[in-house]
Amino acid sequence: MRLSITTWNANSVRLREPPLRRIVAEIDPDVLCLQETKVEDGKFPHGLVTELGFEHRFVHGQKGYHGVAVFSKLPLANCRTHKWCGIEDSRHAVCELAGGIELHNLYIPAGGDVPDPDENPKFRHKLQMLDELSDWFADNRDDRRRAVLLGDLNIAPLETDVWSHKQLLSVVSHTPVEVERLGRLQASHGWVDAVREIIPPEQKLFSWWSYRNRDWNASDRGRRLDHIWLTPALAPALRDAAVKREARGWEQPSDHVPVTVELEI
DNA sequence: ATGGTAGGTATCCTA
Repeated sequence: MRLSITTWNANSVRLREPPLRRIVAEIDPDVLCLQETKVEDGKFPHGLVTELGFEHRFVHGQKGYHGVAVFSKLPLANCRTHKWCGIEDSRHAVCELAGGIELHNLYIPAGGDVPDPDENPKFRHKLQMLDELSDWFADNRDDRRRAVLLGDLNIAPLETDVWSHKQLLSVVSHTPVEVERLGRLQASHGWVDAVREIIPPEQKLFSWWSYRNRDWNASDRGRRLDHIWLTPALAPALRDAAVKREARGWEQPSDHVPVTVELEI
């Protein structure tokens, strides 16, 4: 069977009814994972999500900041959260999909402005969460595990994942120390970068454009911060991947656009 | 070198 999974940093789910409707109309994913829902669970817009055709869901939010959610047309099992760095942030939801596929929906800290863990606690937190995730996946490595790791990882690892490699080398999201730490996380379970399996690494590819740029499309100062990874046991199921660039120009846009993979399971 | 915009919460923090 065919299974499509989309990840999208919504930047406030309560303000994104128009783009959510368009994601369903134009992408129609079986599973839709959100980050930065920015709403506590008691105020989550469940009515809209039901109307959009997602009967099954798991939300893990908090007031004002962060928040992750999984919507699905297929049953979800064993949904749970993970706490990292000793902080009660809503940054990680885990669910099991049809056929025992494990889905990790992640929102890694942006990391503030100063790329120095000694000076900047937000950057320290970002690196620490990546390290703790790496240790967890290394300690629990299982070559039979069929899993998806996706979300806003807030790091653009490749030179072609940013509009200017040189100009972003000391900008948080593309510094060598973060790229190295993300590489460690990727190696911790042999994660395959599904999107770059389909779209060649030589090609520039972005999933985020700042709100601060006057004309996001013309200046095109983007970064690829949103990722979908597969374990080696699941990677052979990959059939397609796409980044919905035009969604950045829709009505009431998030600063991130949806990223989708198609699997044959 | 700087500031630009958006969102949430409550007058400033985060991205």
